Parts: sequence; structure tokens; C-alpha cells
Amino acid sequence: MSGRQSGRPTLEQVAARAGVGRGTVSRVINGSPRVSEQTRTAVARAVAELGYVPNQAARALAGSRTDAIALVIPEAEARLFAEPYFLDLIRGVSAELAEADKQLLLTLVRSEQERQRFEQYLAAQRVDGVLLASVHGDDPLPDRIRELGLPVVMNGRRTEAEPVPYVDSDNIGAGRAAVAHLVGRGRSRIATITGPFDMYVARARLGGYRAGLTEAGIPPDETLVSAGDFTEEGGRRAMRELLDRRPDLDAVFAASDVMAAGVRGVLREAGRRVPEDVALVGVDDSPVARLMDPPLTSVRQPIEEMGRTMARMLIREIHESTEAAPVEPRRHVLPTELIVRESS
Amino acid sequence: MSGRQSGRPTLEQVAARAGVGRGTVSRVINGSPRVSEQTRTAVARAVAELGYVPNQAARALAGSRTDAIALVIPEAEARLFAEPYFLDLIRGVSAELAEADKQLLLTLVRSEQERQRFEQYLAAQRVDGVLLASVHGDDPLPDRIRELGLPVVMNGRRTEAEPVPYVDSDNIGAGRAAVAHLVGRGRSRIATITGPFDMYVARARLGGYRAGLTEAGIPPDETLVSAGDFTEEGGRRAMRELLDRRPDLDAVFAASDVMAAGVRGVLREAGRRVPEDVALVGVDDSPVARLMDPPLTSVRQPIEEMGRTMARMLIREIHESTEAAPVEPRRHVLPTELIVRESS
DNA sequence: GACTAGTGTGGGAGCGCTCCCATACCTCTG
DNA sequence: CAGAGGTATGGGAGCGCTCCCACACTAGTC
Repeated sequence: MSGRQSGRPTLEQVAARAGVGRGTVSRVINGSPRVSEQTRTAVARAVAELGYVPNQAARALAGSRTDAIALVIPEAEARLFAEPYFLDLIRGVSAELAEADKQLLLTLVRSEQERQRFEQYLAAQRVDGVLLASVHGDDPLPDRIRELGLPVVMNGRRTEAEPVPYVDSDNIGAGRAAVAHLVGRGRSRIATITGPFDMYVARARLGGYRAGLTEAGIPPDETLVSAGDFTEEGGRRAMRELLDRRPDLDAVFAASDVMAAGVRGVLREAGRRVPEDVALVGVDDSPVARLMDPPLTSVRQPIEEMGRTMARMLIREIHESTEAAPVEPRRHVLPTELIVRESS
Repeated sequence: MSGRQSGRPTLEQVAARAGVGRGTVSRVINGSPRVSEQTRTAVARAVAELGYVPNQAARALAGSRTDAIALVIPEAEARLFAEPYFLDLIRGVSAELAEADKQLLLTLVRSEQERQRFEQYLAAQRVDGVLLASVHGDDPLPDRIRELGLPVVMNGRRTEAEPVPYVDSDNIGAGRAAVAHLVGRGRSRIATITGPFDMYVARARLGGYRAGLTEAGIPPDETLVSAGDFTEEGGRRAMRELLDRRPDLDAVFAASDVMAAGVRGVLREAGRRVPEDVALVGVDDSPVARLMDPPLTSVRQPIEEMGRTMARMLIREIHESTEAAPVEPRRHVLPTELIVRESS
């Protein structure tokens, strides 16, 4: 009737051709050791001759696992982040999943309605686990998914004490490294432009900034801190405030490259040279940083590596959830790296 | 035994609770009109009370459709394109699929080996159709997929006469608009830096450039054409050649923003001012364009809209392939738009 | 008042696997 | 040489749906 998959061979047919039973073919396909070498070869030949590929739906139904995982990206955040962020993350996740022979289901969540629909998908048992990119401080999704009994790994965390397994980069170290570098360049009136405080990443980078100052023997000064929102326009706004309040500043640590681009524009308009008058450091090491004039010193995060680590962790969680082994929540914090360019 | 999905209700249980048969519940779930209003309400209540969600694997097995489609992105290309390209494309595809209640399987193909594995996935009937991003001139994948009997829609085309359904932007129009704009600015010695000629998109933009010149009454001159490869470094190299060959040029149309960034660097080193000495136009309208100094005039492609269109087309193809209606290959070419900034 | 057409509904028969129990055979013990 | 303890194998019983045939029951026809 449907024509399309009419000719596709089944396990049964492979079994018949190899002169063995269904169970045996299944064992060979799934790499069970309980098969004689001779039988294995015979089955392998039949599989090759017929071009057999196991039907995924049947496998999922009988075995209650899908060999697929979902990666959820909240649309709102997708626009905030330095653009290649999510693509790099996807790249890492995808590479690791390919090695494990698992599929990646990508879900962009645009609205509350879509979030609910996504929960339906999860309930329909389409995936074995979930990867969450960029969660806000009060995001209920991670907990909801766990209630459904699905393993989850997040990128970043919601709070200092995050109960859900996650992979994060060392954002405190990022702030600290930036400040140490600026101090090393002889700067002492170092300002910072932060992200929104409902995101842990923003608080962490600010914390690192303060720690860096303290370590250098410079007392942190709140008049040198201005809140941005990770957008270029937010960076501009925060920089103007800063310039009003502290015209004597000699360096700025912007918590993202995109904000640093805004800062750079304001400095140009104000007639301040970079780096001579004001040194500038961003975070992300995005393509934007390389193309800025002058090229921007920036703290690099190992985004692709974070993706890989997340996928690895999730796969392990999936394994262990089957074995019902109770495991303490895992966390990984990957190191960041300062990339020095001409802006500092 | 497995614990995780122990409590998940089945069709059968919903039927029992609603006091109807399995078939009736299935009809309600699938929106068949052959159900009385009264029964429909009763079933709907049972569904709500039990929190029933149909098991996707069972559906796929029984109904031989997955409600999922694959989006394939060749890794090599992913690095070439102006970064947000694929994310925008994904955004469009995802939005359209969400409306149709379909899932998106994302596949990054890194190697020949992975391409083969991907074909296995298709054979395993995991998806109802395939979206292909960025195919090279000699890519066999589109045809292979059609041989498997799966509907395909590509982003871009391989040749002028592409047999596979596709969505493309008007690349010829892009080149033409860029040249017309430069001519309008009083330029007459307009050079171009192209993409690699094995990509149709590169040939089309070059064709548009030539058409634009001809329309303006300027005879195209091959010494003003230099081949790039869509990378920044390629743009630099091509620009140096051009400057050697035709130091008198007064404008450059670069076939991508990334190459334009390379061009801009070379011009700065050569002491040429933009736009006073040399006007510059790129393609993509990427974030890079906005942040360049001066901001880059660029031809915008409706990337997200292309994604949406692709998804819509594929969904229609899937429908029609079920109905076995023979359809002529479809194609959509979406208009581009010149965004004028200070570089020209 | 028997006949035809609808409607709504129930439930059997699969879809193509995995799981696991039963069986056959083989090897080693005492 | 009976019994125990492997190892390899076959195949039944499901997994939770969709498809479709069969059966009511209703309403309209001559």
C-alpha cells in the first residue's frame, strides 16, 4: 500500500536467510557475546546481503529506549548570546552523540506554550534524556523533567548550589583573570559591566572581578560597577553611566564581547582611545572580538568542549538510571583562557 | 521492572476509564470526525484525568510515520558561513515545525563515515523527510535520499537546473543590487571577490555582478574579478591580488561579509580609506557587518524565512508522497535586500 | 414493514523488535 | 555413567499503537 518502505527487510527475514532464529539475529545486532563466531558471521552476511537496518520504532517500543536525546535552547537566550555560542555547543554535543550512535533532537523554546508542548514530547518518551542550554535563575524546567524521571544535564547553573547535574565554565576564574591582566598592564581604576543578575553567570563573573581586585590589593569600588544585560545597547548604556560617574576610569571588564562592542562605540564617541586611555576586556572570544578595532582581548570559554562534556555526562546518567544506581549530582567546571589582543 | 515509565497510562486504560473501546479513543486522539460529540467529551476527560500522552514509538511502528524530520548541516560548510546563518535557518525551520507539531532532528555531518551512518538512520525510518542545508555542486546526498523514497528539500541548489526541490535566495539579484548601488554612488571601477566556483551561490552572485555592470552600461572586466573562498583569509588574499592588478579600483563587491572583513583589513594596511577611496559592499548582513568600522553595506538574505519555507515545503511533500500524487519539483527563490551603511 | 444507507463503535490483527524462558547440546565432575 | 553446570539457540509473549472489518443502531426509502 504505502510503497515507500515496502521492500525493507525485517529481522525475521534476516533470520530465515541466515538459517537461524530471530533471537539469534537480535543478539548479533546488539553485540551480545552469547553467540558462536560461526553463527555471527553467517548472520552478518545475511544482514549485508539484504541491506538490513533495524527499525527504530520497533526497537524503541520493545526496548523502551530511543537512542535519542533532546537539546533544549530557550529562544530568548539564543538571541542574547554571542552568536556562535549555540552552534559551538551543538557541535560538541553532536560530535559526542555521533560517537555513541545517538540522535540529537533540537528544540527551540519560544513561549510558555511551546514549553508545555515540549513536556508532552518528553512524556511521549521520544528521548532518553535532556540537555538544557542556558537556564535562568528561576527556570522550573529542569525540575519538571526530573519529575518525569528523565536524566538531565544543564549548561550553566541556576544558583551557586545547583542540585541538577551541570557543566559550566569557570566564570569566576574568567573575571579574576581579566582583572589580573589589567592590573598587570598598570591599570587600577578598573570598571566592570555585568550581565543581568538573575543569571548566575553574571554574578559569577562579577564575583571573579571583585576577587581579582582584592587579590591585587585594590579595594572593590561599587561606583565602578554598572549593570548591563548582555546586549550591545545595554553595554552602551552602562558605559555612559560609568563615564558620567567615574570619568577617571582606565579600564573596563565587560562580561561579554557583545557588550564590549557597545562599550567600544561609546569610548570612541567620548574621544577615549583604546587601549591608551581605557583598556578593554570582554568575555566569549567571539568572532566579533577578532574583528573589532582594535581587536579585543577576551576570555575564551571552551564551548564545544562543554557540549561534549554535557553529552558524555548525560549518556552516563542514562546508563545509570537504567541500573537504578543512586548517584550524587555531578558537576563539571571547565577552565577559561585569556586571549590577549590589542585592546588591553 | 523498569520503574521509569511504570505509571504511564496506555490507550487501553483510557478506553477503560471512558467506558469505550480502543478504536474510539484512537479516533478521538487523532481527531477523526467519526465520533459523536458526547463520546469525544468523555474520552477527552479520561485523557485529562489520566494525563495520557500517546507513546510515540508505538505510533511510529503501527502507523509508519514518525512526525520528525531531519535537518542536515555539513560541518565543513558550517564553519564557512557567516556564523548566525545556520542558527537563523534552524530558527525558521523550528518555528514552522512547531506549528505542525513535528520534531527536528539535527545532524551535523563531519565526515564521509558520518554521512554513511546518516543514511543508515534514514533507512531505519527515523524521520519522514529531510532538509539539507548548503550542498556542494557534486553532493550525491540529495539523490541518495530520494532513492530511499524520502522527501527532500534543500537550502540552495547545486546547479542552475536543480532537479531536487529547493529554497534559495535571489543571489543574482544580490549581485545586481550591490553593483547598481555602487554605480549610483558614482563608482565605475567596481571589483568583485567571489566564492568558490563549485558552489552555485558563488556563480550566481558573480553573474549578478556582471549583469549589474552590463545594465549600467559598464563592460565587465575580468581583471576586476578575483576568486575567494568565503573565508576572511581568502578575502585578504584576493584583495591583495586585486590591488596589485588594478590599483585604480574604486569599489569592491565581496560575496560575503566575512570576506569583506578581510578586504577591509587589507585596504586599511594599504592606506585606502573606506568609503572615500574604495566603497565596499558585502553579503549576509551578519552582525559582523554592523560592527565593522565603518559599518558595512550588505545584502541581506531572509535566512529565517528560508528555513520556514523549507519546512513548509517538506511538510507538503510528505503529505503528497503519502497520497502518491506525482508533483513537479518545487522551487522557491526569496528576494534579498540591500542594507546601506557607511562603507559605501 | 422489509430494504438500503448511512453513522458510531468495538476489537482483532498486525507493525518489528526485545526479553526471557525453555530446550538442546556439550563438558566437566565424582 | 549419572548428574551438575555451563553455552548456544529457538521462539512465545509482549511493547502500545493504527488500521480496518464487522457489527450495532438509526433514519430514510418504496
